[in-house]
Amino acid sequence: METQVDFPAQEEAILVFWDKIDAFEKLRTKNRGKPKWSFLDGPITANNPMGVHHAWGRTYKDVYQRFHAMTGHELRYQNGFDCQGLWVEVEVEKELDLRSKRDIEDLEPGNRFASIDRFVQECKSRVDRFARRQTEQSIRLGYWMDWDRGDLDWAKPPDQRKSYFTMSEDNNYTIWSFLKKCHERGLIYKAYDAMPWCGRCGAGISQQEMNEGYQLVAHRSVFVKFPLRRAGSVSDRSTVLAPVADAPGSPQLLSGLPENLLIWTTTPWTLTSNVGEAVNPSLTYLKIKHKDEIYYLAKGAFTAHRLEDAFKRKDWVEGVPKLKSLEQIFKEKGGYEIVGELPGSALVGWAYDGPFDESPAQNHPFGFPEEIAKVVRERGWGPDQSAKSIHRVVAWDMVGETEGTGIVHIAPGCGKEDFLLGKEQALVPIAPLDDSGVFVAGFGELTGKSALDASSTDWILHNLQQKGVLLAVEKYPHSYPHCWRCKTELLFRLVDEWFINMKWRDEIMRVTEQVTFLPESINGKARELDWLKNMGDWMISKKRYWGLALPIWIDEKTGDFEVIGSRDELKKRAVEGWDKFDGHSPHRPWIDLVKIRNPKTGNLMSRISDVGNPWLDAGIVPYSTIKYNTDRAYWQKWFPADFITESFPGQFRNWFYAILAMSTMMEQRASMQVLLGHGLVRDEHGEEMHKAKGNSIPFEGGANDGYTIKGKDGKEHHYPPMGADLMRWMFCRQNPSSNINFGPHLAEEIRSKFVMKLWNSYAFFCNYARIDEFDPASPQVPVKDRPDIDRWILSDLQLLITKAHAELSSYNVMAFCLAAEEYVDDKLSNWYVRRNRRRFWKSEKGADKVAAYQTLYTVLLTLTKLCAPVVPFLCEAIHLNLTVKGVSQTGSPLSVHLCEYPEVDEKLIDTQLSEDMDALLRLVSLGSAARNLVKIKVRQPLAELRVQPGNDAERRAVERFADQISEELNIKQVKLHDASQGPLLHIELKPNPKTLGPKLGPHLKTALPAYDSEESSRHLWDSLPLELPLPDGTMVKIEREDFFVSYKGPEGWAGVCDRETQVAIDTHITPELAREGMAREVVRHVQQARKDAELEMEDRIVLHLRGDGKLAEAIANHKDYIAAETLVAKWSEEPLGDGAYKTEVKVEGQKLVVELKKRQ
RNA sequence: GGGGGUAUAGCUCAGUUGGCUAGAGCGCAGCUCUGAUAAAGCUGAGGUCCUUGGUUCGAAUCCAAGUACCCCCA
Repeated sequence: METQVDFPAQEEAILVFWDKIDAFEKLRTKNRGKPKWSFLDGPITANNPMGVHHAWGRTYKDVYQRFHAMTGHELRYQNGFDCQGLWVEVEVEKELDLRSKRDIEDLEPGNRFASIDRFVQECKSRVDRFARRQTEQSIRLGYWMDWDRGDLDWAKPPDQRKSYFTMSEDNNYTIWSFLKKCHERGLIYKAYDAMPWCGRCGAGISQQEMNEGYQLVAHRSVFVKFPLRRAGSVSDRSTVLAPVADAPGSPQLLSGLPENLLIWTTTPWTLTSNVGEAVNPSLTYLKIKHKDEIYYLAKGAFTAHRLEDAFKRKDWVEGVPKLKSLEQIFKEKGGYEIVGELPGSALVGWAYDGPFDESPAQNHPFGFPEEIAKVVRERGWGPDQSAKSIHRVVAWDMVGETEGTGIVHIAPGCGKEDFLLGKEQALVPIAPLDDSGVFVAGFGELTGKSALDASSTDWILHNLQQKGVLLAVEKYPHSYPHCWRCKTELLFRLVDEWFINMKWRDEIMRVTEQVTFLPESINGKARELDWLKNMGDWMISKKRYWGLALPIWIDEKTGDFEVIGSRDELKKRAVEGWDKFDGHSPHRPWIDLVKIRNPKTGNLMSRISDVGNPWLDAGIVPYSTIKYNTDRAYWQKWFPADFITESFPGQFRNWFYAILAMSTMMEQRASMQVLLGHGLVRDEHGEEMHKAKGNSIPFEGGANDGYTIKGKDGKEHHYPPMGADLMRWMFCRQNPSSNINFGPHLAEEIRSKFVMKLWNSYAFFCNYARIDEFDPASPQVPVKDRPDIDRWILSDLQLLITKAHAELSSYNVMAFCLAAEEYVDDKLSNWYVRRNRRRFWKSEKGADKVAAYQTLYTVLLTLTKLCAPVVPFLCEAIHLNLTVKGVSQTGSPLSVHLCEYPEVDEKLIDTQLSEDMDALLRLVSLGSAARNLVKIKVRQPLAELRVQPGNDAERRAVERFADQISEELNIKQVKLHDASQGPLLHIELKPNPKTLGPKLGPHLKTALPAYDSEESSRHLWDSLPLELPLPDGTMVKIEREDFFVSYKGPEGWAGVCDRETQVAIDTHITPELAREGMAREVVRHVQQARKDAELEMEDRIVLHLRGDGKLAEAIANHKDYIAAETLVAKWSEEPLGDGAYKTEVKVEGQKLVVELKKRQ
């Protein structure tokens, strides 16, 4: 058995083996009808190939499924793919080189319907392509699911495949039934609102989505003056003289000087759509004179050190200078004079001139553009006035003075809060942008320009400058929302979108209480509840193409709408288009052909053109995938899921939220009992993995091909593949609550610490079992008759079995992995195998040897079963060899994955034995420390070791395991030291001048009690701390910290101590011991020569050794020992001549010639 | 702006109910062992347990404030 294995190749072979024996189907058959364990797979986005980061969650899914299969449960094994949504559209747009919605709708030139149809088909086929690719990758990971395989499966429609697809008809129609339930409770509504909007995608962005895309960027922000109007009139700018005198609380007017409100904004384009100004009535405002004009602004804002903290903690955009205070700005621009103070309430009602009052948009009654004005008129949101005529100051207690000027510019068509405030204060909205973020007609030269274009801002700044209202421009860094898909900056745009009113959040919170959130340290439940408490209504519409067709049909003439709950219902209601739609999936554009009639008016109703939010797709799967609408008994059986798991960042407001909310609406129950979250996969240095950064690892690279990543030095390094098992173990041993720093060095560490230890122990077993033709089916040596060390490793194995059940059934695979590592590394490999090598080497085949084989065999076989869920390939390979190929037939199942998970045998647990063995390990460690102290190597035998035990376990260990200690440390005799005869070791004290110096000063050498003899130093040590009088009468306190302590054995002994335990070794080397040491060295050289001669382990040899003096004596004295160790069949006094292996080495400085050949 | 979390060796992290000289792995240095041999073991150096204050016989641990970083929300 080789210790070098190509694990990835071995894994590939195992995959073939599984196929050959139909392992997965055998497992399903075996468990059919057993207690069910219901796992619900959160759908993976089928839009790109998997990376190693997907392997974390998918490993968990496989591990817990395999564990529950081995403990006798029936499972569904259904994988899911997330298919619909903007993320797919964006990739398809890239593939087809489409830049905008216009391009999409002109894909088939001049034919919008055919264009949308083709685009949607492209999206579907992209999903199919990557679903298939991810399926192959998952199989390579060892993930056992009921996969679609081969062209036959993939040619089926999504509804008939084995994996579920959120684009399936069933999934979409089940969402319809959810939306219908919402509608029946009156929760579906359409609203105009200023929504975050991506101009590139031409779509609104929901609250959840907006959270994904915040980035720190610098915008040009402006301070602009808004001249106050003369009383009651809408005046020409040149004639402005004074504020409105008749406004309530109006201040005394200064004569003659022009007066201005000073406002600040980071989005200059919104100034075009300004309608009002807001002040906080309870703040104090300053009246400032600057260059013969008057400015109003909040007192606090005037001196505020804006973003000073952010600047200090470098939460800043590079190249952006520190911000100036307003006071500083005024100073730099020519000085100022504070001429008055007034309360904010005094400003309310004042009228002003806006900077773009000349535009048609500002002068249109009820706001702008016409379709908005119409809605405003119909719903009574505002008066029959233009924005320009309304311009006035309103009160708003949200206005602060830590940023800006304390006077907030309000554009109800360009911001969420603005819109709400506008409605409250009857300010008519102006909506300046079309769905690409371009100014519509009515904005003069800006019409046709994009709001995001720097040139638009240039034009606006230039225009403000010319109008003389621009006080200052600065670069302003802030966290600003960007499109989560295409990274374009978002705008706020007044649009109508569809929402689910979430006023039933309390119901969801009650349902959430039923769920166990893991890992505990993340406080998942609290996070989820926090989101549920604070979330807004759920925006479910998106003005796009590829997605759920929202089942909302609207009567455009009256605004009446209906929500259709199923395909059948639609079929019954359809009055037009059904025949054309029939046979298509419920997607655009075909579903749009179906019309129904408004029962109230008789008008035709059309489906709104919007598609749905993709979290609806993923949120319904606890219903759609287990046949809620088609086979309720099946659903009853599998609902709710026992377990779900996903990466937690983001999911509290996405998938976790969607399944909780939708399940609450459907059944007032949680769709899962336990939810396990895990962190993110980072690179080795903790940085996020990005293709562009060159630090990401493709799945195939990690599994099979090897991969290249950029190191800290900026250079590319190539690394060998890890294989699936190693990756799986790395993920499983990781604490799920923190991110994993994943990469080659971690892989290497885990490989040598666990995978190779297990493999080498197994290889060791195989090599000897083969030579000895060990038969696992031979009669068992009763465990009680086996040596302590066998019973110990079996006892600890039981503890590991207990741990495995406890941890895996509570979804804590990390704890199991760490325990298994400790068992395999410290106990099995570094102690049991190492200590027992001789039992396997020795030539006679007594009961002791059989016991050793049987013990190691049991341990290895049990370990393969215990670890099989985590590292399925490695365990399969070992199991296969242990049960079938290598040794003999044992009646085990063909695959380790068809075995029962090991059950603990309480009879084998011996806790005192474990304690004693732990003590033994400690004592051996101290013994070698003592050797190390005097630099006598282990090869040199010594006469005696004495131990003064620190506890009962150590005492027992010495009594019980003296032979082990003796052998391990190569010391002839091990004895207990009786502490009542005085301590084994002498204490040796040295003063610490660093602490004693300051205390004793010049008396350092004279003031201390004696500590030169063994007794005196012991006495001093025991009396510390003590008060010591100095010659001048002052008292000083001497403590143990004032001395350096070392321990010394009696003359000719070397000792060390640890806590209460002391050991000492006799360092005297007699000539006889020296010869024995030399003999041992000779053995080592002969072994090396055997290996260099490429002999087999069991080959017997003819040996000739030649050396002088003491070396010759040593060889002669220990001839039998050397012969036994190196399998000498025949000694040769003469050189062996041609055909022998010859080498010359040095032993203790003396020349030794070694010649050997295989005995024929 | 609000809420939650974290801070321990060069790096990644343990540290139970407050209790003896604060630990592990990696890395580094030295030594060793070796028919499991591209494996393995031992030893060592390395610590202001973030800071300050409090509770206590005793604080890495509990409390308060501060600082820094992370996460969630606005």
